[in-house]
Amino acid sequence: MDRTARHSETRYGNRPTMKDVAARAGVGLKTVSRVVNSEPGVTPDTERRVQEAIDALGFRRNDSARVLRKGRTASIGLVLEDLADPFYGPLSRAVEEVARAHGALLINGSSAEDPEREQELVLALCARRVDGLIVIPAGDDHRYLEPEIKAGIATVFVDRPAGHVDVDMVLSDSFGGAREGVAHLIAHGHRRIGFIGDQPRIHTATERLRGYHAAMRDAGITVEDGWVSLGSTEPERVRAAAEEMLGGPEPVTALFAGNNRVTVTAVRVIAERERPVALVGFDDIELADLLGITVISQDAAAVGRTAAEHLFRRLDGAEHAPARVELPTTLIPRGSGELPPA
Amino acid sequence: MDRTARHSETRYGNRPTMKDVAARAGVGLKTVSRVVNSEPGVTPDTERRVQEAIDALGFRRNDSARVLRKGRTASIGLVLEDLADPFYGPLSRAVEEVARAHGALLINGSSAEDPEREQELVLALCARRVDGLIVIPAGDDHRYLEPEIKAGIATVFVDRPAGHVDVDMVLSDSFGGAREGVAHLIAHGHRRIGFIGDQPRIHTATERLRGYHAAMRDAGITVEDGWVSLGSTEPERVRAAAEEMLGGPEPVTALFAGNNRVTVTAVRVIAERERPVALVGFDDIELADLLGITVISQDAAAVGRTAAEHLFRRLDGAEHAPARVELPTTLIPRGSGELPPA
DNA sequence: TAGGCCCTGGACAACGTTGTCAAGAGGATG
DNA sequence: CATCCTCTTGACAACGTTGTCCAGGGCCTA
Repeated sequence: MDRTARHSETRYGNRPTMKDVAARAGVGLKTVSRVVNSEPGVTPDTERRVQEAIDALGFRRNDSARVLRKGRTASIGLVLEDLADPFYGPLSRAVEEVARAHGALLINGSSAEDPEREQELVLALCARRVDGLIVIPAGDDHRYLEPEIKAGIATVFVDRPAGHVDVDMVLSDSFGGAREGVAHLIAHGHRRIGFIGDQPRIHTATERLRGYHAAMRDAGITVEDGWVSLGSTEPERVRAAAEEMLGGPEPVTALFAGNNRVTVTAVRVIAERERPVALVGFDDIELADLLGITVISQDAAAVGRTAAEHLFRRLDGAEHAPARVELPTTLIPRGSGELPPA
Repeated sequence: MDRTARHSETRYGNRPTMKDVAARAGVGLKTVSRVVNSEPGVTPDTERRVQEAIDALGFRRNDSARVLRKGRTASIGLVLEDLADPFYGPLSRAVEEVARAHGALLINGSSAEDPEREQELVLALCARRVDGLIVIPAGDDHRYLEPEIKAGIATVFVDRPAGHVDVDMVLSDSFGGAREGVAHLIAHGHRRIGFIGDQPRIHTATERLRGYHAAMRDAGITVEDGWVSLGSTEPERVRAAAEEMLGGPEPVTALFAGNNRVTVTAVRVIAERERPVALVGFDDIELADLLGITVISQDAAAVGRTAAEHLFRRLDGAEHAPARVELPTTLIPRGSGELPPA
């Protein structure tokens, strides 16, 4: 490296530092720091001189150095499954809004439902020393977080519970929501009801399935083989599952879709059929009102906001035992769930 | 502060450092650094001892310190309008994916279409010394970025051009797309066509309006007062605008919607009407296929990917003059745009 | 066996900021 | 006029890491 250029103000890629500003303003380093941080104890005249130097040089405080010194980064990490999913967009935005209110920035990462990638992301965020972490887990074992939590990184799990660590959680009532949705179909006369959900590895998927079974049991209905399908939410698989349930000599007369992506595909399959098929989906979808799709709605923004507020309460010093919050869901009848059996 | 506890390994909130690891492993500080960074020149035996100490202490490298020393943060910033908007989710995800491939994390922030907030966010990201910046601008004057760009923060503007600074840009062909969409309606017999768009302050809004005017002019149609409405995309305003155009003695027979949110509201308004109204919307929407909505589609993921790739090419040292890329749009006919005039 | 080389490992400074502390100026008070 | 106090200012260390440079030991060669 060219050592003679070390402190040059003009070298490309070498930003001016407080030292440069101090030299130019003819004051001490600490005085510049005081001006930059609006600390008291600086004469208006000195402040003006420093400010002029700052503007002239285009100085911008280096937060990396600040973070190193202060220990807090004023940033939080959010690890979710897929930022492109319409459920996570609003959630993420809600988290960001709360963070902003607390003067923090948000670093996002998508795990793509891959436990390894989740861990990789989370640890990268910890290495950055984010102040807090909101995680929508892909994996089911989070012991790797123990040293981080012990070291003081506040953590909140969202949408799905954490595995083998004791942390705050904010969940939706998947069980209750699914149970209500299936009971709704039963109340409209259905007895042969199919359930198409996400991979059984995912907590919400099994909770919703549990809700389905509970509603069927409540109504004294025996669930037949072939009425339940868990697996990826790829359109092809969902389509195959739906078509199988709707075909054959004794087809189901209604479908319960385990999440927004399943619902979308189910709507497409049903649209192609002549015989009407009732449908209730978990998660609301844009334009579902126009298509008359009955859904169990969960408020993604509320989930995100709640989680972020918990997180910042922790960061502000709350010390109570880890809490588990469960947010309610709402049934929104729009027609597809009120169709009688064909 | 309790100075005696300064270097304790167990103090809450005080993470072990390389120094602690070195002490425990009985090696020098730099040796730990070498192991952590997989640098050569460490005997397998020494490496094992260090690794054990790392695991035992739960050590995690402090990237803040690393960044300070190395000068690169391995993170990029993305400032967009609203993460909850279905157009920006996929865009953001695409950016993230490219960043990941380059080993960088993504910090995003929503400007909420507020120029001041945009600037605040951008400067906060610069203070963090992100390596690069992708901005979907809300404002139209970006001279505040000059010192940052001169200091070497690579910057790419997306979706809308930058004001008064010379940087890379990745845009969609708003003008051409709108022109094509309106021409499509004209080709299906419409002459009285309404345009409902976003605030004229926003570049894409005026470009699309320009496309509308061009198509009308090409067809020799004089645009009447009251056929054009620019303003916020709030449902109430859009609804009022649409109802006004569709009411009265000489209503329009077709609508062109300037973006996804306008389209959604327009679909709702039209659904309430008896007389069919043709519609073409800018931006694709989930389930638009089922509703038969004809759209001008732009590939949000491609926009994000292209921008991020440009950015990293810059970071890898590309020095050519700032480029302006314009991505094409696609007309997807689905029914609503092919309705004849009522 | 001396001389040279390579390999491993460690001491030290530096990155840019902030907290601590002390010095000096200037005014008020006895 | 001496003393004390307040207010402004700056020198210095520290945050945890990495780059530079040097030392010491082992090995090879002449």
